[in-house]
Amino acid sequence: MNKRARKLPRSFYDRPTGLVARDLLGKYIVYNSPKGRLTGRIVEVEAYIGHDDPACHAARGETERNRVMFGLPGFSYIYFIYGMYFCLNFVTEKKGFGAAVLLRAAEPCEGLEIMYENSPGIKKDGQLLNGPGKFCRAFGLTRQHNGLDLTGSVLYLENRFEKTPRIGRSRRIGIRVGQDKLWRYFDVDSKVITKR
DNA sequence: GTAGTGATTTTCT
DNA sequence: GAAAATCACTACA
Repeated sequence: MNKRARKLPRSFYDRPTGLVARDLLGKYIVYNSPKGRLTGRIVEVEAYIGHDDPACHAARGETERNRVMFGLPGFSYIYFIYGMYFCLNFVTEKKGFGAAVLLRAAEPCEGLEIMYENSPGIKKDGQLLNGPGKFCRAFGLTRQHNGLDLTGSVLYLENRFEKTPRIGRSRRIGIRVGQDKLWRYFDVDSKVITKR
């Protein structure tokens, strides 16, 4: 493992959600799955910010499903969508404030064999993690992984101190409300960004 | 190459 | 009962 790699501390997540989203680009997600170690370089995220954001699950108050978004920052929020897919988020900001960053795409780094095994039909590396639903499928993440502590040893993010990528921003994808916000951030030079 | 639509189930109204 | 932070497949240009 890279000696310079450092796990992101809870203070990283305990900041304004837009800043956290932008800073996540170029960082690495690490998941020590039952089958082996999986890692990917984050290249696309979206911010979902509580009461200001009609597209955010937390906008209409706390419910059973979005409970962890209102908890401490630095936890995982995984929800089930469209009857077949899961999406992974990182909870941000203080306890009581419902906000999170959705992980949309990453470049696969370690554990490629496991990702292919989890993703029937995928043939190219660039197609493994280029979408929130596909990312969770390749990593084998399900509702069981909702509410994990990202400062623990199972699922966490790493800073490998690479050069900050060129960052682009746009409207968010796949939502029907709140489209006026430019809260999607991505690495302009990456080839695995969600298609428009 | 783009556009349209079906799959499938949880969650909230 | 309708909508949902998606994806893959089909049709057509």
